[in-house]
Amino acid sequence: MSYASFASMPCTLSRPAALLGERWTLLLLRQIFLGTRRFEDFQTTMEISRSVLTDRLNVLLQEGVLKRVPYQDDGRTRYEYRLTQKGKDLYPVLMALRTWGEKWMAPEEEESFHLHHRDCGGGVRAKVECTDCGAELTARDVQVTARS
Amino acid sequence: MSYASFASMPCTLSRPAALLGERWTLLLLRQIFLGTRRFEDFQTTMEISRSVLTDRLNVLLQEGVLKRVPYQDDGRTRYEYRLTQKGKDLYPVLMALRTWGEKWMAPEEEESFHLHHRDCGGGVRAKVECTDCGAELTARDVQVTARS
DNA sequence: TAGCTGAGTTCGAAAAACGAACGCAAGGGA
DNA sequence: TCCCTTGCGTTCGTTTTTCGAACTCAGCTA
Repeated sequence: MSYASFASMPCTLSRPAALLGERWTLLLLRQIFLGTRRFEDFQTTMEISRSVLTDRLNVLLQEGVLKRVPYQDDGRTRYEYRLTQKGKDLYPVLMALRTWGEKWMAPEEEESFHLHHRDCGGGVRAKVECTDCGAELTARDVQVTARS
Repeated sequence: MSYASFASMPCTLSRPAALLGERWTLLLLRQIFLGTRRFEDFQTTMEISRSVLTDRLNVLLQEGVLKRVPYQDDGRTRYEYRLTQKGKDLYPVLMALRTWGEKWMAPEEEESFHLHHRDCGGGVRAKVECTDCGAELTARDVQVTARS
């Protein structure tokens, strides 16, 4: 009656934080954004236990972050896991993590992959901005107002 | 020998994802960004068990996300938990979660707090952009290249 | 001296995660 | 036909985490 309550709180930050804050979920999303789609591939590349993998995939399905899409395997129909639009919209969350990781967790030039803008070849980074004036914002630029 | 290995992988996404992907950690950071600083306050407002709270705070201390800062309480010196610069730089991660939550998890106008730019009063949102041309990017605009 | 408070620590019970084995449906080869 | 393989789970006994109530401890305060 405590962790679960954050998942149903009327707060647009606590609900996503509770969902993605379950063990393995962020790492699973990373793997999905890197292109993994099938149960067996998640299991072998991540070394996650099969029962937990089943559970996490089901939660993401229920939440509408993933969907099951049929594919052909030697003539048989099987299903793979793909991002819905809701899932794809999590991209900024992953990129924010990576932007932070690049700044604070990269002892040297170690990255297992590079990201760049297809059109111009530039780098990729997450930022927070004002929807009105477009300024880049940090925590101190933002006023928090409790709601009645 | 599996979840922990992501925390030491040479990947600037998996390391932050493993760190913040532990249960309670994202919710704890949310609470910190909302202004909570003291053990007792975390414990009562979040209803987290005291032993897990101790553990999570210690991990964030070790990682340099939080620091202990002395304060006076009835003449005695106590310590509270505050964000370091590394911790403050997690703001975009939280804002990306919230931006997503606003779009996909808000049935009606329910938010427990409002955020706005101090200077102009505008809204706040996270986005991903190209460091060269400044274009806003989605997953499909970004090329992933494995490193040798 | 006794009580209170903030900040943990301890410990037995409950829940979650682990991992190896099992199930199962469909295709392929002998 | 029978058996093997594959992909995708499910089961189940063991280990790890989490829970939560009680305990500790230091330093005020009455």
